[in-house]
Parts: sequence; C-alpha cells; structure tokens
Amino acid sequence: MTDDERLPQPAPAEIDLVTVLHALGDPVRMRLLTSYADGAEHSCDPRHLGLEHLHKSTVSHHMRVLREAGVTTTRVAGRNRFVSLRRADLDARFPGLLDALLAAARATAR
Amino acid sequence: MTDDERLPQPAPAEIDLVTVLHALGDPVRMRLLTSYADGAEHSCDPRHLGLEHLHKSTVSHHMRVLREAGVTTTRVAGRNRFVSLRRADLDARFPGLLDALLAAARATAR
DNA sequence: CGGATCGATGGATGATTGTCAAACCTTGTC
DNA sequence: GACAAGGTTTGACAATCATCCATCGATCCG
Repeated sequence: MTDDERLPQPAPAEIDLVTVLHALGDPVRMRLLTSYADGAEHSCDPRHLGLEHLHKSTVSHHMRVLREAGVTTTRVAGRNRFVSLRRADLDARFPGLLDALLAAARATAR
Repeated sequence: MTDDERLPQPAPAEIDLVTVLHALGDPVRMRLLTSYADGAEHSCDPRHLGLEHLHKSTVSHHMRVLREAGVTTTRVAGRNRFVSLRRADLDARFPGLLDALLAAARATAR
C-alpha cells in the first residue's frame, strides 16, 4: 500500500516567515493557496485548480515550493497526492496571518 | 526647495497583494519593514537600519521595491529621503495583514 | 503482463533578482 | 564656485526562478 506517507516538509517550529512570504509572492501559488482555503485535500491536477494553462511539472514545482515553505502538506496515497493547508501549524506559529492573507486575497480577487 | 515631494508609488487601490508579499519575501526587506513598524520616518542610511554590510545602492534598490509595492512612502526633503510605512493605506486595503506580519516577525526574530 | 494514469525528476532556457562598483545628480556648506 | 553628503541610476555578474519538455517511477486496471 505505502499509504499515508507525507512528502518532506519543515517541522512547525522551522517554518520561516520570509520563506512563507516568498512562497506566496507568486500569482500561481497564491491561486493555489486560495484553492486550499477550504481545508480539504486537493489533487495536483492543474485542471482542478484553474491552472489549465500550466504544464503539470510546473504545478508540481509550485506545490513543492509551498510544501517546503511549510504552507501545505502532501499525503501520498497510491499514485495520488493529496495536498492540504497546514492551517493549525500556521495559525500556531503566525497567529492571524493566514486569515488576513486569505481575506486579502478574497477581497482583491473580485 | 522642492520639498515634500514623494517618490512614485502606487495608488491605494492599486496595491497588489502578491506584489506586497513578493516584496516582503526577502530578509533584507523584512528587516526594513520591522524598522519602519514604529511609524516614524527613517533615513536611507544603511547604518541606521542594521544593514551595515550592504552597499548603499543595494539598500536603495530594496527601498524602491518596497515603495513600488505600496508598502512604504518616501518623502523628499532637500538631499534627504524620509521613508515610512503606509500603514493606513495597507490597513484599509488588507485589514489585519500588516499587524499579523509584524507580530509574526517579532515572534520569530528573537 | 501491458497499458494507462498521476505525479515527480532532471535538463534546458530565458527572465528576474540581489549585490557591488562607479558615475551621477541634487542639495547644503565653506 | 568648489567641495562634501545623501541617494539614485546604470552596468555587470552570479544566482535564483518559472516554465516547458522528456523521462521516469509507482500504482491501478484489464
């Protein structure tokens, strides 16, 4: 099976603010963040994310940046990856930041 | 005289979230932000900012990035520039974001 | 087994970026 | 006017980055 493994990610205490902001300072990754705001797990398919124009390897790259920054976590299940927000870890380390970011993204994206 | 002019900066409504995050996704500029958190005006001298190791033109570059992102404003007075946070504009556009960022920076920088 | 699917990986490429150095410009000072 | 002071601008250079393409690995399905 090899289910329920996680791709490499920083420990909660190692999440660095500048690294997180750098990760989110890109329109594609900000788009991914807003997709993940529902708290659910998401596949990596660009077509499910409003990123049809991007190559799948490019999306894979962006998801790696988010994961290595500590923004997301990726669960491996079979040949699928399920990506979700590390909301609890982020809220614990940077209280209010994630909510402010998501609110800002929602307010300006329409 | 030519006092009290401002270097070019985006209008409040033009401040873009991703651009702001991109600007702050750099350790030097995050350091500048925390310096500006007191709300006061600051000179551009690297020695007044804990950036003695950086060339003055490098600091000038970083301050330009912050200003063009809408994070700071620069008042020209004689041969001096006075840089300060655009706190009101940022709070109006992204409520809670600046406070969360500064709190996060304070919490992790010591 | 054979083929298809999901996604990661490695290489290549063009664009962006952080840094320094040197020159420049404007303003204040002698 | 000559010179110093505070910053900006330009050029150069190395490093990083976003993107695509091709390939690969593992898993699931007939």
